[in-house]
Amino acid sequence: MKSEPDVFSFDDLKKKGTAGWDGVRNYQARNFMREMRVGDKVLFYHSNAAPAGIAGLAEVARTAYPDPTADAPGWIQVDVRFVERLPRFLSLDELRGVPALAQMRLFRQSRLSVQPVDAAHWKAILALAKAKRIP
DNA sequence: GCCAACGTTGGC
DNA sequence: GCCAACGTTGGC
Repeated sequence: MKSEPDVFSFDDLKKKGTAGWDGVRNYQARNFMREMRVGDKVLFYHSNAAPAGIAGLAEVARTAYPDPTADAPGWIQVDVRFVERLPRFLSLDELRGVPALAQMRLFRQSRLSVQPVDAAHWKAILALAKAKRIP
């Protein structure tokens, strides 16, 4: 799930504990949120940031319910709970260079703010976060 | 701040 | 249903 850190950062989620993921106004992203279940793990991605990348882990705390910030019905949000910071920040630039992640939606649908992560990609990302960056 | 990519809107 | 215009997103 992507958020602009200037608006709502991973640190903000850490402070708040749990937050409503409001403001999604894209049908595809909305449909993915609808499928989320409590306990589903989430990669918290900082978009429109320098650098952009994955900051940490969160999880779904509440399934889809109406987004009160929407001016039309039909838009929904889920609640997301802080889980943990990754051992290190994974920049988009670094992610791009990992062959195991080449097929990630993130690169092909760069504007989609909520997207599923394949189990294999998930594993590779967590392993990467624990590993030292290869210079 | 710029610009490319892409989603949405609206005229036909 | 097509497509041009337009608005937004997101990387840099």
